[in-house]
Amino acid sequence: MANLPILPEERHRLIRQRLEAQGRVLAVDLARDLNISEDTIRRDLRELAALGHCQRVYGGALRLSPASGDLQTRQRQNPEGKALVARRAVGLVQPGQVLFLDAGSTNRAIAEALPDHADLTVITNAPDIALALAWRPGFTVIQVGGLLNPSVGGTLGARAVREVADYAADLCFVGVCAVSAEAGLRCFALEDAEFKRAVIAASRAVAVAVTAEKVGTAASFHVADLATIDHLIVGGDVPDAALAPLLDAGLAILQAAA
Amino acid sequence: MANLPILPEERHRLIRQRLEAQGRVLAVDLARDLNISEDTIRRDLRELAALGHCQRVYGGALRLSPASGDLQTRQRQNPEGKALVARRAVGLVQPGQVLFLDAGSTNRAIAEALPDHADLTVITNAPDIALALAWRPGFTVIQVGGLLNPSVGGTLGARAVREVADYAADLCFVGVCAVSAEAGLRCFALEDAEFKRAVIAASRAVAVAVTAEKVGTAASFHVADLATIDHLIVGGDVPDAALAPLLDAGLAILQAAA
DNA sequence: TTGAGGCTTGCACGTTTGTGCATGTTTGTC
DNA sequence: GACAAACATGCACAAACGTGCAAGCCTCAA
Repeated sequence: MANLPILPEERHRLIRQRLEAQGRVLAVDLARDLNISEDTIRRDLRELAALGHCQRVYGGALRLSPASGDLQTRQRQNPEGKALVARRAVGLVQPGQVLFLDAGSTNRAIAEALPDHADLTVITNAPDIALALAWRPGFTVIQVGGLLNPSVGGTLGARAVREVADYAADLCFVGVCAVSAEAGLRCFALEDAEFKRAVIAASRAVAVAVTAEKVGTAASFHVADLATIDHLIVGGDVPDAALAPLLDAGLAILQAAA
Repeated sequence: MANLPILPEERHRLIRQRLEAQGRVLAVDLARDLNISEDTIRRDLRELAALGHCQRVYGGALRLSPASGDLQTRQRQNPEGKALVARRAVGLVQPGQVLFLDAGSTNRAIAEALPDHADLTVITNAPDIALALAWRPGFTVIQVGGLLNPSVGGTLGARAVREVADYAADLCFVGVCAVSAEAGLRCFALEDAEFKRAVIAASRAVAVAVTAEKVGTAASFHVADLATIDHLIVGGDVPDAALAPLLDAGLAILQAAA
């Protein structure tokens, strides 16, 4: 299968795809997978870096972070943890499904972990998630319109809520700022909470993915009770003590590998 | 079976078919399969690329737009020229106005050139423009929802058109792929043209900003006549000969510094 | 019928581009 | 400080390329 000729330009696109999807590429891997010498790969990476498409590093290349304020800083916090949770979360996704992806850095990680060529339709209120998926093979992307909230990184408000009601998803991933057995799902802004409720109402199944630091904490605004959730995905580094009350509440929990 | 003559037009259609089906074509393969010299194939591919039907690459050609890389690529092309045009264009903007910014790399440059703290409301169908402005001081950003078109880099289609009709802008910047006195404003995709028309209809004034390479050229789909435009901003490097027919058409033209 | 003019095509030529290998250097790690 | 991996660079070769030119074909008018 290997020996069909691959055009240089195709190779560049493929490398950029992989960069976008995985955040990084290794020269050795690319050389092996594309059946081409490492020299050529290195030349490619140098070129792509010169064009501003990636950051060249020793051993391969990294995706450059998209510039967007607040969200960007959150994106930088604990990316490995988010990637682990994300990998566990995408296990819930079936080919051909319609998904809803709420704004947020963990959901961004989930978007990146979604498989190509799975004929997925992704509805999202987050422009960065929409952009990240738009060009990937096998994705149909629907952007929810409305007023863009800079600190949340997605559209919110009456218009966005109304638009969400027009859609119906098989599964939604709702980003939350805090989860606890006592207070349920919570977030930091009223409009954000309203929007998430609309998303939940428009979805057949509800999944929530959170990293360890959010478990057992609270925030100002109530989004939904735990009973609403079908799947809770948590980081592998959540202590059993923090998990116990959630298990007691009758929740099925998927825990990412530590 | 080979020796019946194939008309050039037939050949072009066949190449485009193959491009559509497989995403790419190799010059050698086409030459062998069509029993014709590689020279002729290369000429064909050059022609098709000039008409915007494919991207010519070393070794063959690729289908356009499977990657948003396209947008990113366009972003990298002639950024200085775009910045100059953009700086001239923002001179049209008054504090407190509601602007519409269409998707496109030149409009992205305009977004970046807009002044902070000017209490501007920007409506856009392009997630990247929305993200770029969202966190900046003095901006209210409204994202137009709908199906995200990866090659255009913005939402298009019936939903987007309907949403645009809900808004009213003081001024819109419409991105076009080609401008000429004979053919008016044109672009490469039908849905894109429809959307731009909706934007124009929802705006009190219409501005079009283009870099030099687009002046005097044509593209497949008609957007609007020149008479629709209130302001045309062009690069400083447009030759007078190319500008003359537009001036003859009675258009007021703002030319960026060379 | 004939010949001029336009168009397409294939060939020959020199040029450019992509690739792998060999070389010596830099970088990261133990 | 020692070692291997990753690297940049120069070189050679083949493939792909653009261009000019001439042959073949068609149309149209004389």
